Amino acid sequence: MATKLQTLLHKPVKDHGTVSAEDLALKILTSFTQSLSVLTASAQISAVDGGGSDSSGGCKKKPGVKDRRGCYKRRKTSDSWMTISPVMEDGYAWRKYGQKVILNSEYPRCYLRCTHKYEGCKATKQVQRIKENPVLYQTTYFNHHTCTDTPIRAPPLIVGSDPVEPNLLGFQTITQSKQDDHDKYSTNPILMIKKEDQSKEEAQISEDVSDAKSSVDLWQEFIGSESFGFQYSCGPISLHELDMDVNQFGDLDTFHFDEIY
DNA sequence: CCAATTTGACCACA
DNA sequence: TGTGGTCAAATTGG
Repeated sequence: MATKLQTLLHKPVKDHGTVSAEDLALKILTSFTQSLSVLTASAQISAVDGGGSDSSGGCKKKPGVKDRRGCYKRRKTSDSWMTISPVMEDGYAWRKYGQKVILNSEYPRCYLRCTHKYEGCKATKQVQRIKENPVLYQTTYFNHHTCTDTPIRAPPLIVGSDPVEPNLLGFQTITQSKQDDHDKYSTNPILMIKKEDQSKEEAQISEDVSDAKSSVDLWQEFIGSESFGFQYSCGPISLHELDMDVNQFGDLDTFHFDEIY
C-alpha cells in the first residue's frame, strides 16, 4: 500500500481507479497504528528500566503556599481506555491542567480534564506523542463524560482498552444517526494536521492539500525509518516476524495478528 | 475581564 | 526516594 501510495503521489490524479491517496494513507495508518499498539502493549508488559535521570529535587517550600496535604487521592486505574490518533481533538472540550516530563519519554505528557469539571463531569485524559512516531498521539481516557457536552467530531480509532482487554484492537463504529457528523468531519484525523487558526477558512482547502502532503512525507519517512524497523523481540511476540509480514505483503491485516497471538 | 494555559510545588504510591 | 498525577498562582490571549 505504501508503494501504491508513493506511485499515486507521483502521478496525476484519477489514474488509479477508485483508490485515492487518502484511502491508501488511511489504510497504511491503520496498519501502523495496530502495529504500534501491539508494541506499546507488549512493551508495557515487559518493560525493562534503562538509564536514569538527574532530578534536582531541591524542594524549597514557598512561603504563603497552601498546605495541600491529603487534599487529593490517586485515581483508580480502572475505567480507562486508550486511543491513538494523529490529532489531539476528539470533539469534547478539555482544559489542560498539567504537563510532565516522563522518564525515558522524548515527549511530555499532557493532563487534561473536562471543561465541565465543576458541573460534576469526572472525565480526564492524558495525551502523549508516540516516541516512535511523533505524528501520532496516544491518548488515555479516564472516566466517561457525565456532562451534556456532546462530541462534535467522530471519535478516533480505539486501539486499546481497559486492563481487562489491554490488547484488544478495534474501531469505534459510527451509528447511522451520526453519519452526517461523520461526513461533515470526514476530512478527519488521518491526513490532516491540526489547524491552529480557525479564522483562515477561506484558505483552508489549499492549505489542507499542503498539510496532507507534508503528512504523507512524514509517513514516508516513518515507513522507511530505522526506528520502525522491528529489530528486537518484545514480550511474547516476535517482532522480526511482524516485520517480515509487513514488508512482504505491504500490509498487516487482522489475520496476521490472530496468527501471532 | 475572564477563561485557558503554563509551570513549579505538592502529594501518593511503588 | 523517585516518579507521575494534581493543584493553583502566574501568565497569556481573545
